[in-house]
Amino acid sequence: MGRGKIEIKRIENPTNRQVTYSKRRNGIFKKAQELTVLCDAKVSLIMFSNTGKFHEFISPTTTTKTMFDQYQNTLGIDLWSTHYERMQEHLRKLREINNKLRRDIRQRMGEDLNDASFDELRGLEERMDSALELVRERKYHVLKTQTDTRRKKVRNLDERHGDLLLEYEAKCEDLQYGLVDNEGDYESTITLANGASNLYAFRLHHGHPTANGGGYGSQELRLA
Amino acid sequence: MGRGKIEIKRIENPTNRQVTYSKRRNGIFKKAQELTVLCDAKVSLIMFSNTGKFHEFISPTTTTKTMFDQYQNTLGIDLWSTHYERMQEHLRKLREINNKLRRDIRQRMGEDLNDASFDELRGLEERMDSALELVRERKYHVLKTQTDTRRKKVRNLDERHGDLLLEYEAKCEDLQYGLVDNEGDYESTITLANGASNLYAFRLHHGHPTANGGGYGSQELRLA
DNA sequence: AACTATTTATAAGA
DNA sequence: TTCTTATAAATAGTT
Repeated sequence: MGRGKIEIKRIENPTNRQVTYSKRRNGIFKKAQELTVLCDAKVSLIMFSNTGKFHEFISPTTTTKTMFDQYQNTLGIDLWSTHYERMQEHLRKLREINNKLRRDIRQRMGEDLNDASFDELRGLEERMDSALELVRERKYHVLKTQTDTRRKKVRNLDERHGDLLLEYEAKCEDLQYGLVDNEGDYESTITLANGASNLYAFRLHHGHPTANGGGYGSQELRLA
Repeated sequence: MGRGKIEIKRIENPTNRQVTYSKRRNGIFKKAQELTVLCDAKVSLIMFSNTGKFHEFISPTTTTKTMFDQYQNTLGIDLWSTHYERMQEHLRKLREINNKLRRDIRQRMGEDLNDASFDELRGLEERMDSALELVRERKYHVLKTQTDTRRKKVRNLDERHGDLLLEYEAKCEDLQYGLVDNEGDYESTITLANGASNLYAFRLHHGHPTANGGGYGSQELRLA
């Protein structure tokens, strides 16, 4: 149907082929549309050109998915069965493992023991006993580690506080007797002096004032 | 294209509709075939008539499944995603539960405790301890039940044997002195006599012969 | 299912 | 691409 009859074989000229594809594609889509309306049919038409371009027609009364579900029902096959079956099998196995794990846990919780024989119970008891021992060991280990760590931390803090206190007391005495050999700037001197008086306030608050007026001995610091 | 132009609307006459469906369906299939060859395209054409009859055309260079996979790739969608996603979600949850159960079990086996805090360990120890107590109780219960059952069985057997023995001994004595008041048939008398002698053989083998010749006292039967 | 008058699709050209 | 148009193909109504 055209200016000349054509043989039905691959059109070698790419442009020509593309034009023909476009025209005939529209033709088929129109026919599909007409069939849908005239005969109340459902049509799914999916096409890919040789250049990979995609076009589809689907009857307005249905969807592509519906058509495909019907297609599979009709042929009595499931194109995705392999996929599905694998998933189903996976699910089944997971459930099974799950149930075994649950039963194991329940037994280890002292439940679900009615079906267990004496020997099974004895084995379970043994296993739980040695496991309990492991947990206890671990607990004591953690406890010991924690205690050691805290002890060290406290000791370190204690020492650092002691050192700082001695240092500041030394500076305070120097300041009091005007003997400070300050090579820094004014700001830092102020800061140092403030730091010292802050420390003094702290001591007054927490410690015990000494009898010896402005002079501080290198006595031990006791935290409240 | 016909004797008269037709309006594109549903054909109400069912016969007419069916005929038109048949003719036009062939027309579309032919067009699809030609397009496939002329333009080197891939075509999937699925149709259901309003009576539910199924027909399909698929380009020989491909398969319906391939077409559908490509269709889904092209649209970047997965028509079965709902289905799949539900399964995937299910799988994911099962795996998660599974892992939690495994971890729980491992901890109850005394493994995998490195990340557990002291409090967690203490809780775990407590739970394991009380569970172990339950297992022990159950074990002792089973043991006691078994023992009781066996003891009862033995006692029953013992008693039944003693009764049987006494009974048979009485019959034997009656037979020996011709005092049996046998109202049954000959066979049963023979059987009784044989039974008695069998029992006697058994007693000779397992028990202790008495001094008193053919007469048996009502002494206790002791099993070997 | 076959026929055929007519409509429709489209090949080639613009 | 799209339009045009001569001609091939499809098909509606009929047999």
